[in-house]
Amino acid sequence: MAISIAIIEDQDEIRNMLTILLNGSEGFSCIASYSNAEEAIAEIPKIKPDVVLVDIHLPGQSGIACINTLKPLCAETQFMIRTSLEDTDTIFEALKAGANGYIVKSTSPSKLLDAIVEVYHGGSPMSSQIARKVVSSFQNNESKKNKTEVALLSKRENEILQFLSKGLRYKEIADKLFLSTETIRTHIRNIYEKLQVNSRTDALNKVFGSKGNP
Amino acid sequence: MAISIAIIEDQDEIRNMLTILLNGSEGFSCIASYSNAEEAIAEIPKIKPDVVLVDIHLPGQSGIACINTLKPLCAETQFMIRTSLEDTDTIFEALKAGANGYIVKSTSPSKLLDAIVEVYHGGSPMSSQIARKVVSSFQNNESKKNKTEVALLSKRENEILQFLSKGLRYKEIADKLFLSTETIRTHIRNIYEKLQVNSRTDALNKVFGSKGNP
DNA sequence: AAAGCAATACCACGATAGTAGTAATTCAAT
DNA sequence: ATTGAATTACTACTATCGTGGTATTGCTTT
Repeated sequence: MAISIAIIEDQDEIRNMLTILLNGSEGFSCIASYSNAEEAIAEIPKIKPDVVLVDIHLPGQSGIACINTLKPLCAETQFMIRTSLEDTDTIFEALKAGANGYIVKSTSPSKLLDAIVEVYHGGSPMSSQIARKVVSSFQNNESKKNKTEVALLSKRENEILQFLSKGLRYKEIADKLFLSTETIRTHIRNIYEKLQVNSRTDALNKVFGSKGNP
Repeated sequence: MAISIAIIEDQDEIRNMLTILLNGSEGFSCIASYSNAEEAIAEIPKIKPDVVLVDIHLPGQSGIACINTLKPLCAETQFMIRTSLEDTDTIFEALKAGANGYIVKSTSPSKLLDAIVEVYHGGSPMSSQIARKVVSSFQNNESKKNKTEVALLSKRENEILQFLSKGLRYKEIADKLFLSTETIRTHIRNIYEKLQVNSRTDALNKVFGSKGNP
């Protein structure tokens, strides 16, 4: 089966060129094309193409906003951003919004087809520069276990902090660790003192980054 | 200035080959090589090479553990994993640990040099398959604002939830919103009911993902 | 017009959490 | 050998939270 593709692109010429390219290539089938995000949002959830090529700059709603809306509606569909230059921040935003990969517009037709196959098969084609941005962002999230703070705490204290983060009550923590509730109290008092806070939520926000507020 | 490189690789032959390749190529300089992680951990922080090539499978400590220790000590240094096959999970772990890119061992010398230049210049060379894993993981972190749950809550309730996540007391929230503490109480009771929880921490863990526990 | 929800507000009770002071034991470091 | 931190544990008091019941107002939706 050919890979079914939809195009969102405001410039008529380019849209037509892409359509012709795709339909003229074996294994590819362009099943729809739209000149704006609104139209695409209305139609794409019904036809669920395998891959959608999205121009990042669209007249009304941007390509990013468009993906943001569409991706939750068609989880199976792969969205590939088309961008003019290597605008890392914009591409990064698009990936956050749910895009699965991107290509620069100047990419040769054969490489474009390659990239479509790649996203279709579960890859995320991107330059190593963008990759670095993504990796860094994700490394930050992983290691936001504020090492300075955590280092202050003893083994036991860290252990208890873990349970605190799960929302357990003192009694429950005590039972898990076969300790007296009063001991847990003492540990938590010490934890709070070391972290310079005075509530569970403050402690968690201090050690693991804030949740709701970046 | 040539890019200074250190190698961590347990097989003598390969280590020597790499050293020769690097020193024989213009713009590259292999300034150190180690056959195990422990030795590398002791020395690399002192010499701070531009790039370190790390074999993922090492006799004692693994390459991943090694990067985990070293990366915080030399933030400027770029770590590049060398792996035999496209073992996505392992590579993924390595990236979490702080690696900046990877290459498969079968890569041709010229491409290896290219990749080194790429990491050195702030890229993260990786296949599109790995890129996808990284992107997905990071998309999860971004959108873990459990939309199903949040949608249940009214505007006011979400607002209050934000303050809850900051660790404010009922009284403090009330003051911020110019409402009675009792009103906050009521809202929070409703929030808890909608989320099917019965404590602040549980509510936060439900809506924003759990922090300390993946 | 009635039903329903969102938003506001109060009272009262019991549970949980946070604060303060104190102390014994153990283990590591000086 | 002594100091110091970690771990354990207790008592007592206060503050904050969680829960239940109830009520008014205003806006939608039927």
